[in-house]
This record gives sequence, C-alpha cells and structure tokens, in this order.
Amino acid sequence: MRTLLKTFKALSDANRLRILKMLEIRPLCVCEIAEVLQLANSTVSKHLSILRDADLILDEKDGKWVNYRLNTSISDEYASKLLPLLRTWLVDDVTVTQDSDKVKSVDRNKICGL
Amino acid sequence: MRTLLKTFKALSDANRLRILKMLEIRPLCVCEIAEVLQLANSTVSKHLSILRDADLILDEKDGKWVNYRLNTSISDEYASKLLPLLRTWLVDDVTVTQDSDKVKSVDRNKICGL
DNA sequence: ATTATATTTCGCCAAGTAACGAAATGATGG
DNA sequence: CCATCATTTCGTTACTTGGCGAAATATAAT
Repeated sequence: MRTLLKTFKALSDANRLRILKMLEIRPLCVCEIAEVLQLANSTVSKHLSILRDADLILDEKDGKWVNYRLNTSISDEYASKLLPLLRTWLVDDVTVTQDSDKVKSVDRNKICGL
Repeated sequence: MRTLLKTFKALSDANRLRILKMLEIRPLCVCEIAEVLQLANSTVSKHLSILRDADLILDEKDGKWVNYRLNTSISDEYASKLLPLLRTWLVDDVTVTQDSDKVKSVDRNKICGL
C-alpha cells in the first residue's frame, strides 16, 4: 500500500507529469527540465527525487550532469504498468506537446551556465 | 491533464484506495464504509465525492441510502484502465484483506442507526 | 405534519506539499 | 589546489488536504 501510494502521489502533480512526458522523448538533466518548465533547479531536483523514490525514473551520472530517464524495467510492479499507460495519455495535451517541442531543441551546454 | 491529475489525486490516499478495494466486493453506502474505516460519515462522504468527481465510482439512490459502486464503464479513458490494474494490486495487503472480511459481514441496518 | 435516519455541506484546525533562494555537496578542468 | 558548474539540501512561506463536529438537506416511517 505504502509503495503504491507513493507512486500515485508522484503522479499527482502537473509538473511531474510534464517531466515524465518529456522523458518519453529522451533522457534529460535537471537544468534542461528547469528551462522547459521555467522552474528553479532546486524545485526540479525535488520533483525528480520524488519520481525516483517512486521508481518511475532512474538517474545516471554523466560527468557533471545527472541524466534522468524513464524506468523501463519490466520487473517493477507499478511503473511497468503505469508508464506505458501514461505514454498513451496526454498525447494531445497542448502543454505536453509544447514541452516536447522544446525538449527537441534544448541544448544543455547553452542553457545551463546562466 | 486536469482530468488525469484529478484521477491520480483521488488514488493518492490510503482511505480512498481502501474504499475502492472494498467496492470490488460489492456496492456500499456511506455508513457501511464509515464503519469499516472507523471514520466520521462526513469524512467518508467527502472521500466518495472525490472518487466520484474522478469518475472512479458511481452513486445510486436507494431509498434513504446512497449506494456507491465502481465505475465499470469501458468508455471512461482513465478509470477503465486504472480500476482493472488496481484489482490486481494490493491483493495481499493486510489492511485490504481485513477490510474485505468486514465488508462481507457488515449489515447497514444494524450499524447505521447508532 | 412530525420524527427519525442517511447523507452532504460548512467551518475549523493540524499536517502535508510545492515553490523559492541560499548554502552545501560533488565532479571538471585549468 | 582552486575555481566553476550542476545538483542537492535546508529553511521559509503560501497553499492544499484530511480529519472532525455541527448544521443543512433529503427521504422514510409513524
């Protein structure tokens, strides 16, 4: 129950859903996500830790960056069922499609060092 | 997005998950649920309205009672996918199985008029 | 009609959550 | 080693949420 609740709570925030939909395109680092969502890096970092605690995403160090990507492990009871569903949802959502466009053009080397 | 968020938020509370699992057994009225969960009727009524707003359950007047039951409509985008998943989850949860036992023995004519 | 019962709505309080900036942490590159 | 940059953690603030009891609503029974 505890784990399932953690998962649903993680999915109960608009910015976290936007992050998950962005990660369907490709892995992203904190500052790329912060740029697209127009949120402080610390806020995005918090959202990512909540998604990671719910086993919805995984993190991977890559030099000075941390890449976050969807957890596609089929052994995970909840993520393996919910993430594929989410992939079929919000496909026509205006905000989500705008985010996707931004993700495709964003470059971490340009935006992070502001 | 708004609708999906409403659905996930509705699923993000332990008592509401317990209610949904109880409704897998049979339709229930407010006071039966309140008896099993040991919560005030007004609290249960609030939970039920949240689940109803998320289209996860339906209500049906039955004399002085209101019966709540799972929304099994296959046309509902989110409920039709999430409720079947939930049915496969929490099957071994101690609290949920205890609730199920209580649901099978509870009688609205005995407990409601306290 | 009046009383009783089931449910909903309202107002309140305590606990949890999302946001930010500032400070702390960890890794890179001179 | 030292400076830089990405990320995380911390402290604060505003808002949301879940709980209750009391009052309001609606139906049933006398």
